[in-house]
Amino acid sequence: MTYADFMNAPKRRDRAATRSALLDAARRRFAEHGFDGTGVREIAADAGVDPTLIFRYFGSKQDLFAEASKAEVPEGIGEPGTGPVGLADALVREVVLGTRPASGGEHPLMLMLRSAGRPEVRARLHEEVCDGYLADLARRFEGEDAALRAELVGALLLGMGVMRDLVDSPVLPGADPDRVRALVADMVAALERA
Amino acid sequence: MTYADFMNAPKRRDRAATRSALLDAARRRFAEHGFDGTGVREIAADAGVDPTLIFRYFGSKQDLFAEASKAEVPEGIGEPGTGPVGLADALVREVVLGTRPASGGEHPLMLMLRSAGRPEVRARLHEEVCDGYLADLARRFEGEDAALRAELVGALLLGMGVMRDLVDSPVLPGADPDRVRALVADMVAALERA
DNA sequence: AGCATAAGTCATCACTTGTTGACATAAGCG
DNA sequence: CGCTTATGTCAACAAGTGATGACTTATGCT
Repeated sequence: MTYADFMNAPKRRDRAATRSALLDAARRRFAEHGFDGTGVREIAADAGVDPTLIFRYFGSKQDLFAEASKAEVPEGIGEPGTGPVGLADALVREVVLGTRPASGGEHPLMLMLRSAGRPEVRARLHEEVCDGYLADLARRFEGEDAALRAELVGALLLGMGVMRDLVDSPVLPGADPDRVRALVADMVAALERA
Repeated sequence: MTYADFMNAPKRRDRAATRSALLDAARRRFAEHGFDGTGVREIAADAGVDPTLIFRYFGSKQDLFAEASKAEVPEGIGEPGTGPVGLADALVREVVLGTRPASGGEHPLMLMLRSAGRPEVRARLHEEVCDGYLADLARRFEGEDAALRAELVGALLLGMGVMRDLVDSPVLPGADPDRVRALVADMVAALERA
Protein backbone atom coordinates (compact mmCIF):
# COMPACT_ATOMS: atom_id res chain seq x y z
CA MET A 1 0.00 0.00 0.00
CA THR A 2 1.47 3.28 -1.09
CA TYR A 3 1.44 6.47 0.96
CA ALA A 4 -1.31 7.92 -1.23
CA ASP A 5 -3.36 4.82 -0.66
CA PHE A 6 -2.89 5.21 3.03
CA MET A 7 -3.99 8.83 2.97
CA ASN A 8 -7.04 8.16 0.83
CA ALA A 9 -8.03 5.06 2.69
CA PRO A 10 -11.44 5.48 4.31
CA LYS A 11 -11.27 5.89 8.05
CA ARG A 12 -12.56 3.21 10.28
CA ARG A 13 -16.09 3.89 11.44
CA ASP A 14 -16.15 4.09 15.20
CA ARG A 15 -18.95 5.91 16.95
CA ALA A 16 -17.25 6.21 20.32
CA ALA A 17 -13.99 7.41 18.83
CA THR A 18 -15.51 10.14 16.67
CA ARG A 19 -17.73 11.25 19.49
CA SER A 20 -14.85 11.75 21.86
CA ALA A 21 -12.68 13.31 19.15
CA LEU A 22 -15.48 15.81 18.64
CA LEU A 23 -15.73 16.40 22.35
CA ASP A 24 -12.01 16.99 22.71
CA ALA A 25 -11.85 19.36 19.78
CA ALA A 26 -14.88 21.21 21.13
CA ARG A 27 -13.29 21.61 24.55
CA ARG A 28 -10.17 23.09 23.06
CA ARG A 29 -11.97 25.42 20.68
CA PHE A 30 -14.53 26.58 23.23
CA ALA A 31 -11.82 27.13 25.80
CA GLU A 32 -9.80 29.30 23.47
CA HIS A 33 -12.40 31.19 21.45
CA GLY A 34 -15.59 30.91 23.45
CA PHE A 35 -18.98 29.67 22.29
CA ASP A 36 -19.71 32.38 19.76
CA GLY A 37 -16.18 32.48 18.41
CA THR A 38 -16.30 28.81 17.53
CA GLY A 39 -18.08 27.31 14.55
CA VAL A 40 -19.24 23.74 14.20
CA ARG A 41 -17.21 23.44 11.02
CA GLU A 42 -14.02 24.35 12.86
CA ILE A 43 -14.65 21.84 15.62
CA ALA A 44 -15.34 19.12 13.10
CA ALA A 45 -12.25 20.03 11.10
CA ASP A 46 -10.10 19.75 14.23
CA ALA A 47 -11.61 16.39 14.96
CA GLY A 48 -11.22 15.33 11.35
CA VAL A 49 -14.86 14.43 10.89
CA ASP A 50 -17.94 15.76 9.15
CA PRO A 51 -19.65 18.76 10.81
CA THR A 52 -23.09 17.18 10.65
CA LEU A 53 -22.00 14.45 13.01
CA ILE A 54 -22.13 17.03 15.77
CA PHE A 55 -25.87 17.14 15.39
CA ARG A 56 -26.22 13.42 15.07
CA TYR A 57 -24.26 12.79 18.26
CA PHE A 58 -25.05 15.80 20.40
CA GLY A 59 -28.21 17.33 19.01
CA SER A 60 -27.02 20.89 18.71
CA LYS A 61 -24.03 23.13 19.18
CA GLN A 62 -25.40 24.20 22.54
CA ASP A 63 -25.77 20.63 23.71
CA LEU A 64 -22.22 19.95 22.63
CA PHE A 65 -21.05 22.93 24.64
CA ALA A 66 -23.00 21.79 27.65
CA GLU A 67 -21.35 18.39 27.55
CA ALA A 68 -17.91 19.80 26.78
CA SER A 69 -18.05 22.19 29.70
CA LYS A 70 -19.40 19.67 32.15
CA ALA A 71 -17.07 19.43 35.11
CA GLU A 72 -16.12 16.03 36.32
CA VAL A 73 -16.79 17.30 39.82
CA PRO A 74 -14.28 15.87 42.32
CA GLU A 75 -16.99 15.85 44.98
CA GLY A 76 -15.79 16.37 48.48
CA ILE A 77 -12.45 17.95 47.74
CA GLY A 78 -10.43 18.75 50.80
CA GLU A 79 -11.29 16.64 53.82
CA PRO A 80 -14.54 17.71 55.50
CA GLY A 81 -12.60 18.10 58.71
CA THR A 82 -10.30 20.83 57.51
CA GLY A 83 -11.17 24.50 57.84
CA PRO A 84 -11.50 27.08 55.08
CA VAL A 85 -7.74 27.40 54.69
CA GLY A 86 -7.39 23.75 53.80
CA LEU A 87 -10.27 23.81 51.34
CA ALA A 88 -9.01 26.99 49.72
CA ASP A 89 -5.61 25.42 49.30
CA ALA A 90 -7.10 22.36 47.68
CA LEU A 91 -9.08 24.57 45.31
CA VAL A 92 -6.04 26.62 44.40
CA ARG A 93 -4.26 23.47 43.40
CA GLU A 94 -7.22 22.17 41.44
CA VAL A 95 -8.70 25.21 39.74
CA VAL A 96 -5.85 27.67 39.46
CA LEU A 97 -2.57 25.83 39.44
CA GLY A 98 -3.86 22.56 38.10
CA THR A 99 -3.31 21.82 34.43
CA ARG A 100 -5.83 19.68 32.60
CA PRO A 101 -4.81 18.56 29.14
CA ALA A 102 -8.33 17.49 28.23
CA SER A 103 -9.89 20.95 28.08
CA GLY A 104 -6.97 22.70 26.49
CA GLY A 105 -5.33 23.17 29.85
CA GLU A 106 -8.18 24.98 31.54
CA HIS A 107 -10.69 24.17 34.20
CA PRO A 108 -14.29 23.91 32.94
CA LEU A 109 -15.14 26.97 35.00
CA MET A 110 -12.63 29.02 33.06
CA LEU A 111 -13.93 27.56 29.82
CA MET A 112 -17.35 28.90 30.74
CA LEU A 113 -15.98 32.32 31.60
CA ARG A 114 -14.96 32.83 27.99
CA SER A 115 -18.57 32.39 26.96
CA ALA A 116 -20.06 34.43 29.78
CA GLY A 117 -21.92 36.57 27.30
CA ARG A 118 -24.55 33.87 26.98
CA PRO A 119 -27.28 33.68 29.63
CA GLU A 120 -27.43 29.86 29.77
CA VAL A 121 -23.72 29.74 30.43
CA ARG A 122 -24.02 32.26 33.23
CA ALA A 123 -26.85 30.22 34.69
CA ARG A 124 -24.66 27.12 34.81
CA LEU A 125 -21.83 29.19 36.22
CA HIS A 126 -24.10 30.50 38.94
CA GLU A 127 -25.31 27.06 39.82
CA GLU A 128 -21.91 25.42 40.03
CA VAL A 129 -20.20 28.24 41.87
CA CYS A 130 -22.91 29.18 44.34
CA ASP A 131 -24.48 25.83 45.07
CA GLY A 132 -21.20 24.00 44.83
CA TYR A 133 -18.03 25.76 45.79
CA LEU A 134 -19.40 28.68 47.80
CA ALA A 135 -21.77 26.58 49.85
CA ASP A 136 -18.94 24.21 50.64
CA LEU A 137 -16.72 27.09 51.69
CA ALA A 138 -19.37 28.78 53.79
CA ARG A 139 -19.82 25.61 55.82
CA ARG A 140 -16.23 25.87 57.02
CA PHE A 141 -16.59 29.37 58.35
CA GLU A 142 -18.12 30.07 61.69
CA GLY A 143 -19.93 33.14 62.90
CA GLU A 144 -22.16 35.83 61.51
CA ASP A 145 -21.28 36.40 57.90
CA ALA A 146 -19.88 33.07 56.83
CA ALA A 147 -21.48 33.49 53.43
CA LEU A 148 -19.74 36.80 52.84
CA ARG A 149 -16.38 35.45 53.84
CA ALA A 150 -16.86 32.40 51.65
CA GLU A 151 -17.75 34.75 48.82
CA LEU A 152 -14.48 36.61 49.25
CA VAL A 153 -12.47 33.42 49.17
CA GLY A 154 -14.36 32.33 46.09
CA ALA A 155 -13.72 35.70 44.51
CA LEU A 156 -10.03 35.40 45.18
CA LEU A 157 -9.82 31.97 43.56
CA LEU A 158 -12.02 32.86 40.63
CA GLY A 159 -10.08 36.07 40.18
CA MET A 160 -6.83 34.14 40.03
CA GLY A 161 -8.27 32.03 37.26
CA VAL A 162 -9.45 35.12 35.43
CA MET A 163 -6.02 36.67 35.78
CA ARG A 164 -4.37 33.65 34.27
CA ASP A 165 -6.83 32.71 31.54
CA LEU A 166 -8.59 35.93 30.54
CA VAL A 167 -6.28 38.78 31.47
CA ASP A 168 -3.35 36.57 30.59
CA SER A 169 -1.16 38.00 33.30
CA PRO A 170 2.25 36.35 33.36
CA VAL A 171 2.65 36.61 37.11
CA LEU A 172 0.82 33.52 38.34
CA PRO A 173 2.24 31.05 35.83
CA GLY A 174 5.70 32.38 36.57
CA ALA A 175 5.43 32.29 40.34
CA ASP A 176 6.49 29.57 42.71
CA PRO A 177 3.37 27.49 43.38
CA ASP A 178 4.22 26.97 47.03
CA ARG A 179 4.69 30.69 47.56
CA VAL A 180 1.33 31.34 45.94
CA ARG A 181 -0.34 28.78 48.15
CA ALA A 182 1.26 30.28 51.23
CA LEU A 183 0.07 33.78 50.43
CA VAL A 184 -3.45 32.61 49.67
CA ALA A 185 -3.46 30.73 52.94
CA ASP A 186 -2.51 33.94 54.75
CA MET A 187 -5.36 35.84 53.15
CA VAL A 188 -7.92 33.18 54.00
CA ALA A 189 -6.57 32.91 57.51
CA ALA A 190 -7.03 36.63 57.96
CA LEU A 191 -10.65 36.11 57.04
CA GLU A 192 -10.98 33.34 59.59
CA ARG A 193 -9.79 35.61 62.37
CA ALA A 194 -11.95 38.57 61.42
CA MET B 1 -50.53 69.86 16.47
CA THR B 2 -52.28 66.60 17.23
CA TYR B 3 -50.71 63.67 19.02
CA ALA B 4 -50.38 61.76 15.77
CA ASP B 5 -48.61 64.71 14.25
CA PHE B 6 -46.24 64.76 17.18
CA MET B 7 -45.43 61.08 16.83
CA ASN B 8 -44.92 61.25 13.09
CA ALA B 9 -42.95 64.45 13.21
CA PRO B 10 -39.41 63.91 12.01
CA LYS B 11 -36.89 63.94 14.78
CA ARG B 12 -34.52 66.81 15.08
CA ARG B 13 -31.20 66.09 13.44
CA ASP B 14 -28.44 66.34 15.98
CA ARG B 15 -25.16 64.60 15.39
CA ALA B 16 -23.90 64.80 18.95
CA ALA B 17 -27.17 63.59 20.43
CA THR B 18 -27.53 60.54 18.16
CA ARG B 19 -23.89 59.67 18.63
CA SER B 20 -24.18 59.62 22.37
CA ALA B 21 -27.55 57.85 22.24
CA LEU B 22 -25.85 55.16 20.18
CA LEU B 23 -22.97 55.00 22.62
CA ASP B 24 -25.28 54.64 25.61
CA ALA B 25 -27.37 51.95 23.98
CA ALA B 26 -24.20 50.13 22.97
CA ARG B 27 -22.84 50.21 26.50
CA ARG B 28 -26.01 48.72 27.89
CA ARG B 29 -26.34 46.03 25.22
CA PHE B 30 -22.67 45.07 25.29
CA ALA B 31 -22.69 44.98 29.08
CA GLU B 32 -25.64 42.63 29.17
CA HIS B 33 -25.20 40.40 26.13
CA GLY B 34 -21.54 40.77 25.20
CA PHE B 35 -20.07 41.67 21.83
CA ASP B 36 -21.25 38.66 19.89
CA GLY B 37 -24.65 38.59 21.48
CA THR B 38 -25.39 42.10 20.36
CA GLY B 39 -26.36 43.14 16.83
CA VAL B 40 -25.97 46.59 15.36
CA ARG B 41 -29.68 46.62 14.58
CA GLU B 42 -30.54 46.09 18.24
CA ILE B 43 -28.26 48.86 19.40
CA ALA B 44 -29.71 51.22 16.85
CA ALA B 45 -33.25 50.24 17.78
CA ASP B 46 -32.55 50.97 21.45
CA ALA B 47 -31.14 54.34 20.48
CA GLY B 48 -34.05 54.95 18.16
CA VAL B 49 -31.90 55.62 15.12
CA ASP B 50 -30.94 53.95 11.88
CA PRO B 51 -28.38 51.10 12.12
CA THR B 52 -26.19 52.50 9.39
CA LEU B 53 -25.40 55.52 11.49
CA ILE B 54 -23.21 53.27 13.60
CA PHE B 55 -20.86 52.91 10.67
CA ARG B 56 -21.03 56.55 9.76
CA TYR B 57 -20.15 57.66 13.27
CA PHE B 58 -17.92 54.90 14.54
CA GLY B 59 -16.62 53.06 11.50
CA SER B 60 -17.47 49.53 12.55
CA LYS B 61 -19.10 47.54 15.30
CA GLN B 62 -15.69 46.83 16.76
CA ASP B 63 -14.79 50.48 16.88
CA LEU B 64 -18.07 51.20 18.59
CA PHE B 65 -17.30 48.54 21.17
CA ALA B 66 -13.84 49.95 21.70
CA GLU B 67 -15.24 53.37 22.41
CA ALA B 68 -18.12 52.06 24.51
CA SER B 69 -15.80 50.04 26.72
CA LYS B 70 -13.24 52.76 27.11
CA ALA B 71 -12.77 53.52 30.78
CA GLU B 72 -12.75 57.09 31.84
CA VAL B 73 -9.70 56.25 33.89
CA PRO B 74 -9.73 58.12 37.23
CA GLU B 75 -5.94 58.39 37.06
CA GLY B 76 -4.22 58.40 40.38
CA ILE B 77 -6.98 56.89 42.46
CA GLY B 78 -6.11 56.60 46.11
CA GLU B 79 -3.47 59.03 47.27
CA PRO B 80 0.03 58.00 46.21
CA GLY B 81 1.04 58.14 49.85
CA THR B 82 -1.28 55.39 51.03
CA GLY B 83 -0.23 51.76 51.10
CA PRO B 84 -1.86 48.83 49.31
CA VAL B 85 -4.72 48.66 51.79
CA GLY B 86 -5.80 52.19 50.96
CA LEU B 87 -5.58 51.64 47.23
CA ALA B 88 -7.44 48.36 47.43
CA ASP B 89 -10.18 50.04 49.40
CA ALA B 90 -10.48 52.78 46.81
CA LEU B 91 -10.71 50.19 44.05
CA VAL B 92 -13.34 48.21 45.90
CA ARG B 93 -15.47 51.30 46.09
CA GLU B 94 -14.91 52.16 42.45
CA VAL B 95 -14.95 48.86 40.62
CA VAL B 96 -16.97 46.54 42.79
CA LEU B 97 -19.36 48.52 44.91
CA GLY B 98 -19.62 51.53 42.64
CA THR B 99 -22.68 51.79 40.44
CA ARG B 100 -22.35 53.54 37.11
CA PRO B 101 -25.62 54.27 35.33
CA ALA B 102 -23.88 55.02 32.03
CA SER B 103 -22.74 51.49 31.24
CA GLY B 104 -25.81 49.74 32.48
CA GLY B 105 -24.50 49.77 36.03
CA GLU B 106 -21.24 48.04 35.36
CA HIS B 107 -17.61 49.03 35.27
CA PRO B 108 -16.03 48.96 31.79
CA LEU B 109 -13.79 46.15 32.96
CA MET B 110 -16.82 44.00 33.70
CA LEU B 111 -18.30 44.96 30.36
CA MET B 112 -15.20 43.58 28.70
CA LEU B 113 -15.35 40.37 30.70
CA ARG B 114 -18.63 39.47 29.02
CA SER B 115 -16.85 39.58 25.68
CA ALA B 116 -13.70 37.84 26.82
CA GLY B 117 -14.06 35.30 24.06
CA ARG B 118 -12.63 37.80 21.60
CA PRO B 119 -8.84 38.17 21.44
CA GLU B 120 -8.83 41.96 20.94
CA VAL B 121 -10.94 42.36 24.03
CA ARG B 122 -8.59 40.21 26.06
CA ALA B 123 -5.70 42.26 24.76
CA ARG B 124 -7.29 45.46 26.03
CA LEU B 125 -8.13 43.73 29.29
CA HIS B 126 -4.55 42.66 29.68
CA GLU B 127 -3.26 46.13 28.98
CA GLU B 128 -5.56 47.95 31.36
CA VAL B 129 -5.28 45.49 34.20
CA CYS B 130 -1.58 44.73 34.06
CA ASP B 131 -0.13 48.05 33.00
CA GLY B 132 -2.69 50.03 34.96
CA TYR B 133 -4.10 48.56 38.12
CA LEU B 134 -1.55 45.87 38.88
CA ALA B 135 1.45 48.10 38.30
CA ASP B 136 -0.07 50.70 40.56
CA LEU B 137 -0.69 48.09 43.23
CA ALA B 138 2.74 46.55 42.98
CA ARG B 139 4.35 49.92 43.64
CA ARG B 140 2.75 50.02 47.07
CA PHE B 141 4.15 46.70 48.18
CA GLU B 142 7.66 46.36 49.44
CA GLY B 143 9.93 43.38 49.32
CA GLU B 144 10.64 40.43 47.10
CA ASP B 145 7.44 39.42 45.38
CA ALA B 146 5.52 42.66 45.23
CA ALA B 147 4.18 41.71 41.80
CA LEU B 148 2.76 38.46 43.08
CA ARG B 149 1.06 40.10 46.03
CA ALA B 150 -0.33 42.82 43.78
CA GLU B 151 -1.62 40.08 41.52
CA LEU B 152 -3.48 38.46 44.39
CA VAL B 153 -5.11 41.73 45.39
CA GLY B 154 -6.08 42.32 41.79
CA ALA B 155 -7.46 38.80 41.59
CA LEU B 156 -9.55 39.39 44.68
CA LEU B 157 -11.05 42.58 43.29
CA LEU B 158 -11.59 41.21 39.81
CA GLY B 159 -13.09 38.09 41.32
CA MET B 160 -15.55 40.15 43.31
CA GLY B 161 -16.66 41.81 40.11
CA VAL B 162 -16.99 38.46 38.40
CA MET B 163 -19.04 37.13 41.30
CA ARG B 164 -21.42 40.03 41.07
CA ASP B 165 -21.72 40.48 37.32
CA LEU B 166 -21.05 37.07 35.79
CA VAL B 167 -21.81 34.49 38.44
CA ASP B 168 -24.60 36.73 39.65
CA SER B 169 -24.11 35.78 43.28
CA PRO B 170 -26.51 37.62 45.56
CA VAL B 171 -24.07 37.87 48.46
CA LEU B 172 -22.08 40.97 47.58
CA PRO B 173 -25.00 43.18 46.57
CA GLY B 174 -26.80 42.16 49.74
CA ALA B 175 -23.91 42.71 52.10
CA ASP B 176 -23.07 45.76 54.15
CA PRO B 177 -20.55 47.74 52.07
CA ASP B 178 -18.54 48.77 55.12
CA ARG B 179 -18.28 45.20 56.30
CA VAL B 180 -17.08 44.14 52.86
CA ARG B 181 -14.47 46.86 52.83
CA ALA B 182 -13.28 45.87 56.28
CA LEU B 183 -12.84 42.23 55.32
CA VAL B 184 -11.02 43.09 52.12
CA ALA B 185 -8.75 45.39 54.12
CA ASP B 186 -7.94 42.49 56.42
CA MET B 187 -7.02 40.25 53.53
CA VAL B 188 -4.78 42.85 51.93
CA ALA B 189 -3.20 43.66 55.26
CA ALA B 190 -2.34 39.99 55.70
CA LEU B 191 -0.53 40.19 52.41
CA GLU B 192 1.38 43.24 53.54
CA ARG B 193 2.70 41.43 56.59
CA ALA B 194 3.68 38.28 54.76
C1' DA C 1 -35.38 82.42 -0.68
C1' DG C 2 -31.88 79.58 -2.34
C1' DC C 3 -28.15 76.79 -1.85
C1' DA C 4 -24.47 73.64 0.15
C1' DT C 5 -23.76 70.40 3.31
C1' DA C 6 -24.58 67.48 7.04
C1' DA C 7 -27.83 63.98 8.87
C1' DG C 8 -30.81 60.34 8.23
C1' DT C 9 -33.02 56.49 5.19
C1' DC C 10 -33.45 52.58 2.19
C1' DA C 11 -32.46 48.61 -0.47
C1' DT C 12 -29.31 45.30 -0.76
C1' DC C 13 -25.00 42.76 -0.92
C1' DA C 14 -21.70 39.17 0.44
C1' DC C 15 -21.00 36.14 3.77
C1' DT C 16 -21.38 33.10 7.73
C1' DT C 17 -24.12 30.59 10.75
C1' DG C 18 -26.53 26.37 12.71
C1' DT C 19 -29.23 22.90 11.00
C1' DT C 20 -31.72 19.43 8.05
C1' DG C 21 -32.75 15.60 5.01
C1' DA C 22 -31.58 12.64 1.38
C1' DC C 23 -27.99 9.79 -0.02
C1' DA C 24 -23.76 6.58 0.11
C1' DT C 25 -21.05 3.16 2.19
C1' DA C 26 -18.81 0.38 5.64
C1' DA C 27 -19.59 -3.14 9.59
C1' DG C 28 -21.39 -7.07 11.36
C1' DC C 29 -24.44 -10.89 11.49
C1' DG C 30 -27.33 -14.88 9.36
C1' DC D 1 -22.55 -13.94 0.16
C1' DG D 2 -26.54 -10.77 1.14
C1' DC D 3 -29.04 -8.12 4.00
C1' DT D 4 -29.70 -4.66 7.80
C1' DT D 5 -28.14 -1.21 10.34
C1' DA D 6 -25.09 2.03 11.96
C1' DT D 7 -21.92 5.46 10.39
C1' DG D 8 -20.26 8.94 7.52
C1' DT D 9 -20.97 12.36 3.26
C1' DC D 10 -22.97 15.90 0.57
C1' DA D 11 -25.68 19.74 -0.97
C1' DA D 12 -28.43 23.10 0.41
C1' DC D 13 -31.48 26.10 3.16
C1' DA D 14 -33.22 29.81 5.99
C1' DA D 15 -31.99 33.22 8.91
C1' DG D 16 -29.07 36.55 10.47
C1' DT D 17 -24.66 39.13 10.21
C1' DG D 18 -21.84 43.46 9.39
C1' DA D 19 -21.27 46.59 6.00
C1' DT D 20 -21.83 49.74 1.57
C1' DG D 21 -23.46 53.17 -1.60
C1' DA D 22 -26.93 55.76 -3.63
C1' DC D 23 -30.67 58.49 -2.37
C1' DT D 24 -33.68 61.99 0.41
C1' DT D 25 -34.40 65.60 3.40
C1' DA D 26 -33.59 68.77 7.08
C1' DT D 27 -30.49 72.57 8.73
C1' DG D 28 -28.14 76.73 8.80
C1' DC D 29 -25.72 80.21 6.31
C1' DT D 30 -25.59 83.97 2.90
